[in-house]
Amino acid sequence: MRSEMGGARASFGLRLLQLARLWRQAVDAEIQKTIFPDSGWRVLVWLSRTGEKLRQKDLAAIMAIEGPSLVRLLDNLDKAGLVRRELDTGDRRARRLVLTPAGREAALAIEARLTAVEAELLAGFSDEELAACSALLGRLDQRLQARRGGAG
Amino acid sequence: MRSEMGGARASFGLRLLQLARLWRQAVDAEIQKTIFPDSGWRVLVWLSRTGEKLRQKDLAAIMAIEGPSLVRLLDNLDKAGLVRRELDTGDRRARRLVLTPAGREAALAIEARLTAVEAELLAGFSDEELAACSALLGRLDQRLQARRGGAG
DNA sequence: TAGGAACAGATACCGTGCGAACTATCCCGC
DNA sequence: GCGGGATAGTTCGCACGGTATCTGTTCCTA
Repeated sequence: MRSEMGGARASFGLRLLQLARLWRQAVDAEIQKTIFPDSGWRVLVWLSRTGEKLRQKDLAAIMAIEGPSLVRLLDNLDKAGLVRRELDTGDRRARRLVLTPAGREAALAIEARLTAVEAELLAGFSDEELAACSALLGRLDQRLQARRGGAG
Repeated sequence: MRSEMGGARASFGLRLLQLARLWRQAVDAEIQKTIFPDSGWRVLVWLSRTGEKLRQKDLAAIMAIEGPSLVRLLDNLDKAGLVRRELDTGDRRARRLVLTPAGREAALAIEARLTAVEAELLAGFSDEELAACSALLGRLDQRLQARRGGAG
């Protein structure tokens, strides 16, 4: 592999994939061992952050996962009493997702732990370089989402 | 604290996870529909890039996956006649991984397509910002790998 | 040199993501 | 109003990641 600038371009994708897996392992380990011994805590975080009665379709879109992937997560959270699927008064096909009090409490604890872990993982990086990198990733994200929906 | 910069810090992990999934979907779709209708093409790329008779343990380490995860990929590639597991003359526990001629050919085709797709996805980003971002991700990668192996 | 720890790889099983196919409901045109 | 296409959610089976455990081999040491 070349070590010039082109190298960053060539190995960017593989680096991204490995990094995401490692990041997920690290964060999951922290959250699951300290607070919430189940996956699907990401659903709680998103629901807590948006704070609205989302429909499943919208939550799936926000989380950038597919409907069926979300269903199983919600089944578990529902069984655990953390999330309820309320009926939508206007559309009997749809469900409105709401956190139960226990779910809201769990979400807050997870958010706190998540913030701590991520801060630890990102310690030593300057705000400026993180913001620049995050902006680049954000643009890439938009491009990929557009590509997924629109023409390939 | 600096709330505008803190945003990048707080959402960095979630962004990373979503982005990696989207990236993988985009690249997998391109590779699988044009060249190689199976996953595990990443194994071919790595074997082709290192070019040596790696042991499975070493390849797993390079790819940052676990041994058992690699075994299944190799089973498929072996069945497809793209990779062979040769006996190590010095250590009868170990296997040396080699690409068959068909495997080498497939790897080259995949590399070419991969380069094209990634170039397309990264078009519009400057070499400088990509290098900076990639360097940051690389440091983060090292930190996560160390964390996984060593103390939490 | 016999015995046990360490190690490479394989196997079995679980979690999480996906797409395809299905059900129930909505909406649009007639 | 009603038949057909679109939409929200579910179910099912597949792919790929992981851990725990097993087998065979090596290596170290008493």
